Amino acid sequence: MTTSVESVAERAGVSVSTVSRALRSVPGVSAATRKRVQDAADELGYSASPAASRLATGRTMTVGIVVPVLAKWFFGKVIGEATHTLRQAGFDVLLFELGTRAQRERFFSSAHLHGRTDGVIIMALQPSKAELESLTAQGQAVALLGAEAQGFGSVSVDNVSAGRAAVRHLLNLGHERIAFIGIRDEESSNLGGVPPLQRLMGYREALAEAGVPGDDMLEQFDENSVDGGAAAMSRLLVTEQVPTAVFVASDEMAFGVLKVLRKAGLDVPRDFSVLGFDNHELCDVVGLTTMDHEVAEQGQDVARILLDILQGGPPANLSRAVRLVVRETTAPPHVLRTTPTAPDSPHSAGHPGTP
Amino acid sequence: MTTSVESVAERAGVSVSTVSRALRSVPGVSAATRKRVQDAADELGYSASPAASRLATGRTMTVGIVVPVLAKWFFGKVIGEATHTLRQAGFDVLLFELGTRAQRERFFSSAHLHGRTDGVIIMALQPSKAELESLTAQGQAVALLGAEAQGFGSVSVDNVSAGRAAVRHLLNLGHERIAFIGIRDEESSNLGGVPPLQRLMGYREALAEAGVPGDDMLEQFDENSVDGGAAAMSRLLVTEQVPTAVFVASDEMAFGVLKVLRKAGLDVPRDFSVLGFDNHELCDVVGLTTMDHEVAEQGQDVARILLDILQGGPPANLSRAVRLVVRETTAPPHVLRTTPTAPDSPHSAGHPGTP
DNA sequence: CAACCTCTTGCAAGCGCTTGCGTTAAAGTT
DNA sequence: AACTTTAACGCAAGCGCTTGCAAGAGGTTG
Repeated sequence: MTTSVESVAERAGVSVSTVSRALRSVPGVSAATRKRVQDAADELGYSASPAASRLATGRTMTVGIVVPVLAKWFFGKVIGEATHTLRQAGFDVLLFELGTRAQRERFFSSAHLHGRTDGVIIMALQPSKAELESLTAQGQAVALLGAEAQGFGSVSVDNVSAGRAAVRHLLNLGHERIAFIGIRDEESSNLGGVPPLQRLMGYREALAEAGVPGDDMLEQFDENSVDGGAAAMSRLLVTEQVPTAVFVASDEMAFGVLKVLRKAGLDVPRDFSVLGFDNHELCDVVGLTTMDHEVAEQGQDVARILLDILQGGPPANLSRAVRLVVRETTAPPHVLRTTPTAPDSPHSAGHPGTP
Repeated sequence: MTTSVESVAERAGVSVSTVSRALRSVPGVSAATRKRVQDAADELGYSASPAASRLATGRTMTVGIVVPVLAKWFFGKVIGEATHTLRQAGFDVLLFELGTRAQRERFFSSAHLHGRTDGVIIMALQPSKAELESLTAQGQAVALLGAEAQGFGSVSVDNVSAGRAAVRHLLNLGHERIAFIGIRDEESSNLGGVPPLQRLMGYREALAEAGVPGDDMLEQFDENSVDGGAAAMSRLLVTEQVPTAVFVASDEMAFGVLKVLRKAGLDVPRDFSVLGFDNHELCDVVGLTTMDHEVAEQGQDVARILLDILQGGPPANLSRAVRLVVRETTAPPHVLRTTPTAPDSPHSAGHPGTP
């Protein structure tokens, strides 16, 4: 496989420069010669050395995708869609998983991308001003997913109103004691803007608008996983006044919530309503009502935005719609409304389903 | 960021060759000079151009990972583990998703990897002899996951005995009419060896050993997804004699099975037992009994095996253990055994839970 | 003290492609 | 028919690193 331009040139009876131009559809080669070169290349099974052309052109035709974690449906989905779009445009994709704080720091301080990628897609980790500068200093075009930054391409959703909409649905169903389970914002101190935090804002706004008093105990945070959701729900179960519904900032956590409720013997949605976020592939299996935010489309969007920037276009900022997907984990609160006939036992509202 | 070796050389007062050697810890440089060069490089924020060093050395320090699909828990998990191991060894990872037959053909016929990666990990698609040769012709080291091939590194599990073990568990519980739901082997005609097919073999062997007659209607195949599993289960529900248990070749499909059963009003595991395969992250949420096969470890294994090969070692072949994880979707068949007191209505065994 | 090592460093020739510029031939103008 | 345009192609200088080889500097040894 040591076929170089020269062998092709020789075989086609032209110079190496003509081969280079012919194979890359650069103007300045007659149709006849081009075909001759193309044929010669095919016969030799030639394909240009990427290292050499990168060195000569400075372009890598590669983009990096950076995610906090791979083994989650959301990221798998988004990466899949993005890579598909990128590959169609002729780009390869280099993958970076920044799971820990240490990995993240090393990545952003090391100029590792320099000369490896032309651009990079940063998913779901809110890069700081300094981190973004580090990227542009490395000559990277950058597009953000689930974050926004002045002068950078991005695609995201309006999490505040999405959160408000979600909670309004629960309010409309008649719930009054509504909890929130969110994603603990690990170590990041970037104020204003973490999506999960924005969802919390929406939650608070909706409650305030409805005149429902807030309660710190009803806001629980944990890591974004099944176990995290389960842990948070467990904490809610031991509050003085157990809520009748919860808005969970991610479906995975909501799955954990359902698990705990099931183990606690509570019936969903009779005793307790659960509303998730993401429209995870498996929502349908457990019947989870959730907020869909066009995950697949976001993946394509962010890839296209980056491609535009790489072609010299301005950095676009897209916002995707969020909509409620009703399934079977939400319903009007049971104890307060639908048992007016039975004599009310005191505090029964607090422990709706306990036998 | 146009700092080249030369600027570092100048600043450190040495030649470029010394810089090159010093920065890569190549012997032949005194400790003092090495430090001086290192400092100069740090001050300049220098990092070598990968394109140039690839061109000069021929090594890319990059490996490719090829998967049929990204948006599945299994692949996300395995890729995550593998990339982690690879990155620690200083390798970047290039991602390739070969979802369609067309993509696959293009990939294996185009020598696209040549000069881009030093080696490649092929996951879960059984590469043909020709496809493997195409890779080695491109100078790639290759390691397989979920497949085996003479002369290539690989990690897999004994799917035949795993399948047999799974079915034996159902037999031991007292089931006699046990179905199998497998992954449809799309278009691949590689005989001997697709893991899902091997699981079918195990299923048949277990039945045969137990003297239970086989039944073609009890073997259903569909695409590896929730919907695929649901469709297959739906087909089982309309057979003349509905089984009392099913062994499903993937957890995702099993989720679909559970969904259908739930919608059909059947109680799991009272009316129907379900046994999956993978130990998917979300098994715990729905209580799915399944076969665990150390997915995370497989990811690390395959990466390590590839790294060994890249260092000149022989291609290793690992096999991971499979074990039963009992949760709540398996139990002794209900209708046949546990209701001896009630008068048997004819054929009740066929439609265990129908109201 | 001369011959001989060993260690450190520099020189320069690549690695395989791209591209500005010059050259030549063909085509178009007056 | 002489001259200007235009298109097609080749030359050669990089792109930024690596590495075999030669050279110089001390240090040993006989």
